[in-house]
Amino acid sequence: MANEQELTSENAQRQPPSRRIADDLREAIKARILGPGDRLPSSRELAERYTTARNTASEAIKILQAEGLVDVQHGRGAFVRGRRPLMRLGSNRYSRRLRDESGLSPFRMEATKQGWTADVECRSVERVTPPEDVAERLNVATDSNSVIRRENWYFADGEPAQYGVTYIPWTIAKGTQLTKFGSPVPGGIYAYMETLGHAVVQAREEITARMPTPEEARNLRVRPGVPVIEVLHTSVDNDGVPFDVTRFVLRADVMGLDYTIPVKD
Amino acid sequence: MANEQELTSENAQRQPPSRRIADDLREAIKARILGPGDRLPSSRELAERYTTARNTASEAIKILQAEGLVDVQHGRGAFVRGRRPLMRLGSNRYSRRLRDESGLSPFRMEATKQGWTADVECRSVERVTPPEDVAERLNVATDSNSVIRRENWYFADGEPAQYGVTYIPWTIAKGTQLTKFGSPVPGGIYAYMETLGHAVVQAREEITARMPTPEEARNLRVRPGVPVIEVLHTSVDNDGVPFDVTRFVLRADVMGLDYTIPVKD
DNA sequence: TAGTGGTCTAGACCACCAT
DNA sequence: TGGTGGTCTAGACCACTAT
Repeated sequence: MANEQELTSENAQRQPPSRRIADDLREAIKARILGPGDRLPSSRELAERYTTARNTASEAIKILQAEGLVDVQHGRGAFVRGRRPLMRLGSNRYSRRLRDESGLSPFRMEATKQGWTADVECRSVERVTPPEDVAERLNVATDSNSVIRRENWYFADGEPAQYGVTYIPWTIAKGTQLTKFGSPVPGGIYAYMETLGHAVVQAREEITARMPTPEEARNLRVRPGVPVIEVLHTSVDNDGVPFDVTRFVLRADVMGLDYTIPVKD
Repeated sequence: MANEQELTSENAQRQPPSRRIADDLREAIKARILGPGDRLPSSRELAERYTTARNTASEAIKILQAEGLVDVQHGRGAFVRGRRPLMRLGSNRYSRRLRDESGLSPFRMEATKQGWTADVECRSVERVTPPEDVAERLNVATDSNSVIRRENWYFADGEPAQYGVTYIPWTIAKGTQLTKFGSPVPGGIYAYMETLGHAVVQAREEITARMPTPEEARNLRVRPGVPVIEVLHTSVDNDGVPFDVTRFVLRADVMGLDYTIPVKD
C-alpha cells in the first residue's frame, strides 16, 4: 500500500475541491510519492480526508483517469500508470531484405525483435465499396464493389495492440489469394503482393490521433483516458501506382511510431 | 436549433441511464440528425426527457465530450464537433530547396501553403541540463549545462497549434546566434544551422500520442477529450552527427502528420 | 463479508452567456 | 433576466474483488 503523506497544499483556494484533490494527487505522482503501480487512496478515504462528499472524490479520480495518469479498476482501486512500453514501428518495415531475412510480416518482425510475442488474426475478408478517403488514394470508384477489404487484428503478448483494415483494388486482387480468408503466405500480404508484381517502393503514412470510439475501446481493451493513433497507409509500387491502403488504429498506451527519413535537398 | 426527433431506442436496458442517453445522442450524431455545429439538448432538457436527475444527463454529455464528439461551452451548450481541419506536416519539411524557394521556416511553409496564417513565437532560450531521452539522442552528458534549450510556440490562424522545445549541444551553439532570443534568421533555425555546417541529411521522428497535461491543455487551449501528438525529432548532419533534438507537442484536433517515405530494398 | 468503484437522486449554489 | 453548464452534498444501491 502506498504510504501516507502530507498531500495537502495551499494551491489556489478558488479551485473546486475535485480539482484540488486531483492536483494534490497529481503532484504526489510526479514527486514519486505515489510510484507506478501504487494504489491511490480510495474515494471514501479521500472524501473523509478532504471532508467532501464521495462523489467529489470520485470526480477527482476521474480527472486523473482522463489524463491517462491512473488506471481505475472496479472493486480494486485506482493505480498509478507505469510508463508506456512503447513498441515502435520502424520506417523500413516494408523492406524486402528485412522480410526475407526474417521470413516474417512487418508486425511480427517488429514485435519479436523487441521481445514481444506477436499474434495476427484475420477477422474478415470481403468485397466492398471503399470509404471516400480510401477511394481517393487508390484511384478507384466509390460507388461499386471496387475493393477487397481485409481486417486484421494484432496482439502483443496476448493483448490487443492495433488493428488494420486493408483495401486492395479488385482489379489487382481478383483471382488471387488476396480474396481468400487468412494470410496468403507466411511472410504476410506484402510478400505475396510482390510475387504479383507489386513491390512497395514508396509509402505514404498520414497520422492523426483521437479518442477511440466505444467499439474500439471495447475491442482494443483500452481504458478511459487512452487515445488511439490512426495511420492511413498507402503503398505505391515501382510504376507509381497505389495498390493498397490500410487504416491502422493503434493503442497509444502500447504503441508508437518511429520514422527515420532521409532529407532530400 | 437542432430539431427534435425520436432519439430513444430500446438499446440494452441493463445499461446505466447516463450511458443510454449518451448512446442515443451518439447515434443521432452519426445519423446526422444532429449535424456538426448543432447544439445538443441542454442537460435540464435531457433530464426531463429521460426522467433522470440532471447530474445523470450531465454525465452523458461528459461521456461524449471525452470521446471528442462534442464541444461543451459554459453557459452556451454542448455542440457537435465538425471534422478536423487536419493541417499536416510534410516529410520533406527540412528540404533545403523548398526552404530556399520560399524563404520560410518549415512551419510557416506548411501553414501558408495550406491557406493558414502562421505565427511563431520564441518563448525562451536558456542553457540547461537536458532530459534523459534528449541527452541519449544527442550523445551529451546529462549532468551539466550541456545544451541550449529553445522553446517556440506555433499559431495557425491565431490559434495555438503546437509548441516545440529544441535542444542543441552547447558545443555547437556556443558563440552563435542560437544562444540568443528569437529566430537567428528569417528562414528559421535550420537555415542558420546550415551556415554553421550542419545540414539536415537525415531525420528521425518518434511519435506517440497521449492526453495533454493540465498545463498543456491550458496553453494550447485544447478542450477536454482532445489528445496531443508528441514528436521527438532528431536531426542528423552529413557526418552522421545528431545536432538537434526537438520535442513537438501538437493539438490532435488541428494537426496531423503526413510522411512520404521511400522504401529501400 | 468487507472494501472497492460505478452510478443514481433531488436539490442547491455559482459562473457564464445572451438578450 | 433566464437559460446554460459546473459542481457540490448526503445518502443510497449495485457490481466487482479479495479474503
